Amino acid sequence: MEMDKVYAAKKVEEKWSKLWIENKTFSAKPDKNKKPFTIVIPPPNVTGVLHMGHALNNTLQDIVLRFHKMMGFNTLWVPGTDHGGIATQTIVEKILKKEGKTKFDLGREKFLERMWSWREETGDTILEQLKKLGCGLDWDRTAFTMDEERSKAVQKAFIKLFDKGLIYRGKRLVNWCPRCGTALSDIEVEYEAEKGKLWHIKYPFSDGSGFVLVATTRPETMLGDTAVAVNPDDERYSKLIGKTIKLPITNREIKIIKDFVVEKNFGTGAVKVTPAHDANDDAIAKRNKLQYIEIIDTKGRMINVPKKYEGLKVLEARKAVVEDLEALGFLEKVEDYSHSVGKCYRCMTTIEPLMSEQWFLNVGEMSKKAVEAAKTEKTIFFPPSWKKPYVMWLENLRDWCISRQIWWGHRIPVFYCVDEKGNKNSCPPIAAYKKPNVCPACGGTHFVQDEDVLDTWFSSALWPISVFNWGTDENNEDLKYFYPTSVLVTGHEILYLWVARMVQFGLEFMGDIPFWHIFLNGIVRDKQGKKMSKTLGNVVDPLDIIDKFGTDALRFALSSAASCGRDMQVSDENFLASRNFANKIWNASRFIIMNLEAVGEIDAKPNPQDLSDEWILDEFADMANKVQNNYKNYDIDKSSRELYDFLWTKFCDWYIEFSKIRTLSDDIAKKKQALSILVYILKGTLQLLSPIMPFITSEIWEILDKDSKDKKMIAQTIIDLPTAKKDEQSAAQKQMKVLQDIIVCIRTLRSEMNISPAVKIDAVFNSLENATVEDVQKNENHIKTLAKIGSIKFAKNTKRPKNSALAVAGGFEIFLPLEGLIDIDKEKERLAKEIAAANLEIERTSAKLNDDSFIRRAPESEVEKMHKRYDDARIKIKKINENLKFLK
RNA sequence: GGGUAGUUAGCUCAGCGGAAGAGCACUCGCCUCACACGCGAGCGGUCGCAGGUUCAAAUCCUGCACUACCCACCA
Repeated sequence: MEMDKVYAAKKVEEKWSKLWIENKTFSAKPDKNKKPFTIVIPPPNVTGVLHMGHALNNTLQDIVLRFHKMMGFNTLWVPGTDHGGIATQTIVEKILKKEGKTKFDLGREKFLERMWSWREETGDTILEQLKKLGCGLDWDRTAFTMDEERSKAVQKAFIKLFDKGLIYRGKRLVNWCPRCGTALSDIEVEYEAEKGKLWHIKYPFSDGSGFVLVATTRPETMLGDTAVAVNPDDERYSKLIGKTIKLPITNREIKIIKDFVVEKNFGTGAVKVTPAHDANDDAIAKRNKLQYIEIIDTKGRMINVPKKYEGLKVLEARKAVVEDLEALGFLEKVEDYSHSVGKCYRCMTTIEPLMSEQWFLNVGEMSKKAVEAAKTEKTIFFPPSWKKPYVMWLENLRDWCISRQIWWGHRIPVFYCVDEKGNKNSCPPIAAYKKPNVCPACGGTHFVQDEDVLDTWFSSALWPISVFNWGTDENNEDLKYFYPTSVLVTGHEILYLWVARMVQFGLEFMGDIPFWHIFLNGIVRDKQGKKMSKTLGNVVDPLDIIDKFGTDALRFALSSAASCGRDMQVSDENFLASRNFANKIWNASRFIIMNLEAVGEIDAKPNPQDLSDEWILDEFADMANKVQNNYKNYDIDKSSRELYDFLWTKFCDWYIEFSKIRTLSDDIAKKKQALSILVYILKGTLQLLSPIMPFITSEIWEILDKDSKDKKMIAQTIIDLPTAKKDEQSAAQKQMKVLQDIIVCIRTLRSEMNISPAVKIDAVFNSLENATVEDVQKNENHIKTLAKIGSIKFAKNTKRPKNSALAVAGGFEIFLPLEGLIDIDKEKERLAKEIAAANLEIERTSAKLNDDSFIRRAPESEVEKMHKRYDDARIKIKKINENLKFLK
């Protein structure tokens, strides 16, 4: 088998992503003999395209899934997309705008047709991209929040909640986006710091006895004021409570009232109250039974105000009101003021709080149950630090405004009884799947459906049950087997918007949590640590990265940077390093496979005969242990690093190099013996690595397995590896350390003396500790090969070779006779530096050893270690000094 | 205002009670028969600041500073 010298990612990736789909490698059915491991994908917006956030999130899910598959679980990962409510409708509205049309020009029906055709056109792009990423999704189960099955679930959930009395309709103060023309829930409002002004306005008393000063950031709302509130304990104002004020401009009369939320120290201590357009004032108004005057409509224009302001936009009205107040002498002063302003999370338009008739969901009981599930660790957070804010949010939850005045979404399944002309009768509304035939209240037969659609997050909240067809059959096998799902992998930015609601609905409708674990991944940032955004132009397209570096490189770079729950920065350098790692794996495998072909069949079981064999098997088991535990704890970054370090440093740099003594020898038996271990370690490492880098590992595995009778894709194999922790004190570990120490010391010396690797030099090893001689002598060849030594003479109290360089390592003084090769002065200099370093060590260790309390209170092993360090340094200095004397 | 996380080599980040680590960058030497997407060797850090606990602190505790994110009824 001829392998490319450089790993050709594209070729391999195309082959495997196709194979996994054609062979349905990742499809799953309930199987009572196996434990399920289930993930449902956070459904991306149908019209979306893959960005780095998706790449990270889905890579992590794929890793977790593939790992559990290889641990023997019956794994299922359900794909799907979300219709995306306002976000998607906004995109199509923008397209219409370019054509010079609005949705109203088309009308609801035609507009929805347009929406669906847009969906057909662009939908599922992202799913195709996930295939490219290598995601092991069960494609036959692909769901969409607005397909028939999911829509049934939404209707069913609504009707159940409605019949339970938890859904109600009412006119309340809501967050209104004038651009989107819809109400929003509390969490759909994003607050942004904005530089504004604080206007101080004089509110004169009706009796002409003076005025009270109020401060506001929104002077135009004074047209809707129905009170001025002060703190009950504010002595400045206590006499004024109950007094009447004559509002400037409108001359309407309002009262001064008291309310505890007013802070004495803020502003002037007197607050103008506009109940119909401010959440805070709404609360004050309810407590004090104030009148509501609506002065802003759903388009953000002034209504119910003096003629000259009517129809003005809010900001225009603000300007006009301020000018008039100033002209009338009511404006005391204007200050610059920085405060936060609510914005629509979809279009960033300033939110207008206003009174509106909406549907609300009473979430009191549901959130209590969700809090309980979190507090009792029924669902566990990874990382755990998210639990606290999550619980706090749930505990302070207000009823959820679930109706939206847009067209793209699930229409609210509520029907109103109407007369023949279409006027609503006073009969109670009916929640039903279909238009009712007869009104149970009045026997009427005419109905109209509610015009609104549901918040897109309402259907998202049902996702873990709707993908398993809860909507049509609550008792189906899939739902029973795969629910609760094993883990939800998502970003913390939708913890409240989505995760909390899935938990609430899961508990409500299934009586059980929707997932055991919540694994929250961080945000991918650019090189400067900035969030990636189109406006900043710093977006890195994962598909470009795949093109340039390969999918496995992308996946590895993301997973090694993805410390659980923390944000990460990525740049080309990360991807380059990962691509290089892929190539390293490829070439290590190529070396093994090339040699394998020369020897034919080998033993599948490793049979260690060499110190390096024992050592690498030790290290391998230790690595396998750590990697598997890290996968289980969602510490994907740790698994990545562990694998990288093992494969590159331990396996390639040390073990393969050592193994060449056998693999490159003519002794077939020796070759086979070495190869059996090389193949064993390689295969195990590939298995552990394959969740992260599925393409390259699949390809190499297939080549390694090509003569096997029982051929399987690596993704279908079970990981069954030894997982012993390594013992640093074991003979193999200790001896290996000595060998490495000696080799590195000689290499360093050569490098510093500038001796070309082509020059073989001889060495004399003079033992300082008898114990190690035999072990080292046994591994003489290892030293010779890796340190490029010609011959080694082991001696005791030997005659010092003339003019040799000296290294003290592993219990030896090592003489390298370098007559004519080295600069004596340079060697003297080098030795002087070594002495200086050793002296520092002596200083540090002796300070410890002279410390009485250290000797008395530190554990014996520590004291021993310190003694050893001290002794080693002493010997080193002694030996170097001796050698210095002999250097001419 | 409250909460959470972070502050370690030029950059990105590990380490979280017993001698400061990795990758990238940089310097030097190597096209050594798996790999120049490579090999070998180096340079580089009083681990944000100030206290405390401990024989021992980057690591635990308490303040402080700065950064990021989240939450809040900031008139």
